[in-house]
Formats: sequence, C-alpha cells, structure tokens
Amino acid sequence: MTRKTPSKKPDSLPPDSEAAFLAGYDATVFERPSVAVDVVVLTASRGGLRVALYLRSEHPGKGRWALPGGFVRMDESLDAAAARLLRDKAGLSDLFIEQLYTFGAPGRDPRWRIITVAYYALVDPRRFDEIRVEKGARAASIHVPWSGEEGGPVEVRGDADKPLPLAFDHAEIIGTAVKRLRGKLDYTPVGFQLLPAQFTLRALQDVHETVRGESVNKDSFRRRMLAGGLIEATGEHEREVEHRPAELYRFIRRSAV
Amino acid sequence: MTRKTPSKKPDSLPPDSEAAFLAGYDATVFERPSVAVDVVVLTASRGGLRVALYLRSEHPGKGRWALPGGFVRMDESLDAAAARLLRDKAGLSDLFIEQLYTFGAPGRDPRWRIITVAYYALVDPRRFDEIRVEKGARAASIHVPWSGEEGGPVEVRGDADKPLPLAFDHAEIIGTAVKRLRGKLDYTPVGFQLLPAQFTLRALQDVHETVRGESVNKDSFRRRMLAGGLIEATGEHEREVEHRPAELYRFIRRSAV
DNA sequence: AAAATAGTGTCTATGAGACACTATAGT
DNA sequence: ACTATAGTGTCTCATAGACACTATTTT
Repeated sequence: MTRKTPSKKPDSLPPDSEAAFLAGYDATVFERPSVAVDVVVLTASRGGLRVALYLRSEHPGKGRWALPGGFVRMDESLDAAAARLLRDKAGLSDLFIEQLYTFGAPGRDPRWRIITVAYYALVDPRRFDEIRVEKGARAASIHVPWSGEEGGPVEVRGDADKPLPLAFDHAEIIGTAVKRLRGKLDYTPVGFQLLPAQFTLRALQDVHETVRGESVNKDSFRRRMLAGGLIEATGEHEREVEHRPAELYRFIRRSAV
Repeated sequence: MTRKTPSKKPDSLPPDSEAAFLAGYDATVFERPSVAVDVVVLTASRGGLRVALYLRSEHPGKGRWALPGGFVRMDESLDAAAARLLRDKAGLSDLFIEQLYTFGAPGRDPRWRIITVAYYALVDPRRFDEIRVEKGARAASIHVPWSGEEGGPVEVRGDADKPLPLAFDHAEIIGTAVKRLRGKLDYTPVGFQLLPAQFTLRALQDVHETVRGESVNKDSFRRRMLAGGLIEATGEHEREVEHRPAELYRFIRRSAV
C-alpha cells in the first residue's frame, strides 16, 4: 500500500481547479472515516417479513439489536466483505445478495465516523431458520408503518410481539431494504429468492403478499406468473396437506438469449 | 473525534462472537480506506445524453477524463459532500441529486484503497451549458452499447465524435447512472428534472426517447402524461418556431396528500 | 358428505398502439 | 398553397380484476 507523501500542500489555489482537487486529496491522508458493511438478511413467510438481528453486548448500542456487520478489509471488495460477513455471522452462503445503499451521516455512530455500505440478502424461511443459533442471534418480524414504496424506518418485534430496540440507524437501513424489495418484486425475479427450489403458486403468492403488505388478486396473479415464462411445472405435487395438493413449480433461470 | 484506544486485541476468540466483531473493529484504527464522492451530472437533449467531465492533468489517470469528485470531509454527510462538489466543481446547485451506488474494488485506484460513493444529478440542457468553463471542463456525449436496462460501462465522445478515454472505473459509474435513470423514468417524475420549468409535450417526449435510447408512441405518450396528473398547461405557447407552436406545460410537484 | 384449497372459463374495464383526421404556425 | 408539427377522436388488442364454476384431497 503506497501512500502519497503530503509534500504538496499549497495554501492558495484558484477555486475549482484541478490543483485544488488534488490538495483536498492529500488532506485525507491524515484523517479517514472507517468503512463498514451491514447485511439485512430477509425472509418472507405467512407470518410476515423477518430479519436476522444480533444483540449488542457492549457499548455503543449495548442492549440494542443490530444487523450483522463488520469492517471492510483493505484487500477485499465490498461485495466480498458482505459475503464474508454473511458467512461468518449467519452461516449462510450462496444467497442472493445485492448492494442496497450507503449510510454516512456524521453522527450515526457515536464513537467516530463510520460509513456503512448496506447490503440485503434474501433467503427462504427453511434456510433462514437453520441460521446457527449463536449467542444473541434472533429472527425478528418487521412491521412496516408506511405503505407502498414510501420508505422510512421500520419497527421490529421479537417473540410475543415485543418491540426490539435497534442500534444506530439500523431501523432506517431495514426500511430501505423493504422499500427496495417491494420495488423489485414486480419487475425482477427476486421473489423466487425467498422460496425453496420447488414451490406452489400459492406459496409464491404468499411471498408477494407478505412483501407488499397487501393481498393480490389470485386469478390475475396466477395468469401473470404462468405467462411470464419464468417458472415451469415439475409434475410433482405437494404432499401431506389437508386439502387438494397443489402442483410444484420451479424457477427457470433466464438462459442466455 | 474520539478514538478507541487499540488496547483490546485478543489473539484467540470464538468465531462469530461479539468479541471477535469488536476485535475486527479495532483493527481499522490502523488502516482505513479513503472515501470519496463522484457525481455524474447528466443532461438530455435531442443530440443524446451528455455528462460533465474533467481532464486529469496529473497521475493517476493523467490525460484521461474523470467525473467531478473529491473526498468526504469528516464532518459532512455523504449528501452534503455531493452537493458541495457539485457546487464547487460545476457551479451548480439546487439540482435533483441522488445516491447511485458505491464502488469499492481494491484496485480501482492505483494509489491506495479508495471507496467512492457515486451520485447522479440531473439538469436541463440550458443550465448544463452554463457550467462555468474552467480548465478542462467538458460536456461529453454518452454512447450506450447495451439496450434496455442491462447495464455495463458506456463510451463517451467529445467534439467530432472523438472517443474520450475515461479514468478509473468511471465508464462503469456513468453506465450505472444511465441504467438507474432508465429504470426510474417510467415510474417516477424524474424526467422533469431534465427540462426547464416550462416545456412542451414534444420536449418531454424527446427526453424520454433520449434516455431510453428508442422512440416511443406519440399518442400513447401524450395520453399517459396528461392522464398522469403530474403536469398542467400554462396557457402559454412556444414562440419563434417554424411550425404550429405547442402549448407549454409545467410540472406539478406532488402536494402533500 | 363437508371443508378447504387448487385450478379453469368467461365477462368487463382499462390502457397502449395504430391510424385518420383537424388545427395553426412559418415560408 | 405548401410544409411541418400540434393536438383530437376512434378502433383494436392485450391484460388485470371479478366472478362463477369444477376438481381433488383430508377429515
């Protein structure tokens, strides 16, 4: 890692000049923010949207719940850092994961300046429940106080619907993830990431209703999904249900066209 | 600015524990990436999409063209840094500006680790052309080698369609901005940010066609825009044109509902 | 048989595209 | 009068919602 020596540091420069730009450049050699990555691990089931949280046992944010996160290493990309944290803290890999937004308000961490690049990951409920239960890990249900894609912070609740206090600006980060997910649901194949490999149309509809926070028209939904060319029937049917078993479908990954 | 002293640094910790998290935390006291902000200033006219670029006069990237950018100060938010850079480097303020994506590949800057939070700003062609012409400022036209919202790097060209070499990963950053703009055009009032306060429906259609890179149906477009409730007629008409003058419209900012 | 959900067929309302037409400016 | 663009009316087609109906499993 080579560092530019802070030799060139002119006092007066014409504003907006390239030289002024480079002067500002050198200044950061002395003081830099820390850069972290936080991951919003989301799942959807009939009970609603859930997120993986960890209880902070030390200050700051002691006694509050936080997203899995950590600092970016100097030799890894942001995507790699997110994948590493997901693996180390939640024991999950090979998930859909995407960069969400970067949060950098000066006071968001009381210690010093920490800029966090937030990611969100999607996982089906079965794998979500398999998250290694380490000290303090918990699946919290998300309550969205806004409708549509307005955005804003959310509330999370634990067992018995008890509200969980969130550390830092994590309520806003989770809210941003929900907003993004709602926006992508209709136009991308993101919904399938919240389901196991095989699923019924009803399960797919449940996912859409859970994410959007409102019910959708059953007939239209079925037609749209079947006409979309993104799923195909497996020929198999679900078993051990108390009613007529539905056919199982699988998601077709868009092949190279 | 208080710094946690690097006193606590245990050698062996149970993996995935909170203590391990905090150890990783302390490590960053010693080595941190720099954090920059780059702004993609976009405008649309019948000639196509254009972006504001600056010639780099020093290494790295000497002789190449770069987005206006600079380092985030320790006491300002990311949004504030973007607004400051837009004002100082392009002389523009009060524009639509939004965070785009954060680029952090380890090798993207050959000097040392620089993570850049990219923003994009939209401006109408008249104001774009008013950008203070300082040393090296230039409006480059964007050529998009992909269709729809596939994404990927773009090419930029200067006068006489001469290709301009871009510094760092700025071709990818501009491509990401174009992709985002295309995605938002149909579902948000973002198109109006590329027009002056009063505009004709034809001008609005030009903006959509320029951004999307393909022609749209005239009748349907007019109906959609008029039915959308986002614009209203001013009663005035354009003047000094070689044909029937069109009515001028204005964008209605969504009032609190 | 009753209950519950899966899955199908048909009608209707809405909105986009296509096309034909009229209107109004400059030359 | 001719040309270019603005703006309107109407037809058709595709799709979403609504509703009624049939199908298949467990209890």
